Amino acid sequence: MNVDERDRRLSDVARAKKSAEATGKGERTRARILDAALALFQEHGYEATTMRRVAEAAGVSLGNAYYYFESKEHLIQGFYAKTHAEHLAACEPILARETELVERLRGVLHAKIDTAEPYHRISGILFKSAADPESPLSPFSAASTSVRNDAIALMRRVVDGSKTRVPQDLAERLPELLWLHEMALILFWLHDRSAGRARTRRLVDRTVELVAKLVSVASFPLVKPLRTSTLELIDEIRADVDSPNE
Amino acid sequence: MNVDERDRRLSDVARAKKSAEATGKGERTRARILDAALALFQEHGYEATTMRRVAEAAGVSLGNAYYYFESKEHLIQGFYAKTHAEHLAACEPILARETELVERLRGVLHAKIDTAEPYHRISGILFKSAADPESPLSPFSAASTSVRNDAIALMRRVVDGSKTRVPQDLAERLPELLWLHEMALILFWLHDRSAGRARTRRLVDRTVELVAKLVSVASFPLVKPLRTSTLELIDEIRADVDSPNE
DNA sequence: GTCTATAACCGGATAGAC
DNA sequence: GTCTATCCGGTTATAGAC
Repeated sequence: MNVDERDRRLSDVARAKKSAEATGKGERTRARILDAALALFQEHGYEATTMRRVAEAAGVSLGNAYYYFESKEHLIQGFYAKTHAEHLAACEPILARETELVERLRGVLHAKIDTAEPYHRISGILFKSAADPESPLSPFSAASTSVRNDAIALMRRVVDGSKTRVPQDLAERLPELLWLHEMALILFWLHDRSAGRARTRRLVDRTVELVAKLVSVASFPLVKPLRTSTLELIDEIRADVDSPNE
Repeated sequence: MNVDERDRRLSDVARAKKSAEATGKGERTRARILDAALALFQEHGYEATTMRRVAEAAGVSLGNAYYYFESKEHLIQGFYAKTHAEHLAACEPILARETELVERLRGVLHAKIDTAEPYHRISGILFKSAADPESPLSPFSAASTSVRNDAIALMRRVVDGSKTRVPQDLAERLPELLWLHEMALILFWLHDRSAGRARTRRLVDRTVELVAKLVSVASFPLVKPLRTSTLELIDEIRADVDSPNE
């Protein structure tokens, strides 16, 4: 498979969004397979769902399923788009209502927990590849750039739309930091078996508070050197994500 | 397979350490399989190494390999023990020599990068399961408790053996924090393709410096509330790791 | 009861005909 | 774009040897 073809098949958020109303024949078949897969994953889990079963449920042959999706893992890509879209929708009223940074961030993160709940079971698989630099599914990989940027863009809205005063140099990097914070929370959430994900929610509240305090402390002239080195650190990490081969 | 049997096979660091000088017949066979596997993983990568090939290289049948190792993944457990032992050995002179917290930490982390280098390629697999709560291979899982505790114990030596003054309540939790810091660095290292892992080394230097500054800032009475909530946060996370089912 | 081997099974992935 | 037939490799069942 060449690169163009792979690009066409992967990670196209816009395409995934309108899968329901797709018109072309191929598009429809593709959507049928994806929907069948997501439903089966949710019901029986990822491992227990076989490609043969997915194909059967979608009313296509096994080989045909592989014509549309490079591998079983690639079926998962559909999730990124789906869950992010749902999260985004849930965030709109919060972002419209709240004006303080803390409350905006808190609301957005709790909304994440709410909307991700139905996918808790299979999300482990999603992040399984987080550490694998080879995997196109890793949230840190080049293949996931668009999804990652969408998530960071949401955090930028959280910051930019708030009335809370944030030093400019920090405000620029804050969205990326908050995205990292969100990734860490998701990792915690994956392991969280408490009722209603109470533990993750508590952790969200505490860390959000901490973020707020750190942001306000960062304005003190006394901690200028600390702040500077922190910001340089972020630039370092960003450089790595953007061009991992140097 | 019952639980006892699984325990016998898994995660026994002491057993793995003396595999070289094992006496029993079974032990020797076990060691032969593990050594063959690790060598093949290093040479050809994890995916490309088949269980059939491992068995062949070890001079046993396929079924026999499965008698000793529950699954292909479980062969990886050998790594945790092996790499930690090597890291520990490399740390001894550093811990004997350095007295400042910063230098001790810096040395220990650079030693990690040095000793882990031969395993860079296959380490992705190791951490692939980090996010999977089901996987016994996850460094956060109950099955990895002993390995995790070994790593935290090393960080405790870093802290306790230093002359740097650290407030007591912080000193207690610092080892766990430093272990988390190490995990994050390893995640970065996995994606690092720079020559000599220069980027990870730079990141180590910068973050270590940051840690030092944060520790010293933490002593100021002005940031007492910030420190308190941070420490409570750590207790929260610790509770989750220790008893994930409540 | 400890160890070893052979023969299957199952499911992800691919080749190639239509 | 869709199918059938097949490969390949992780895993398991099971029978026997020490």
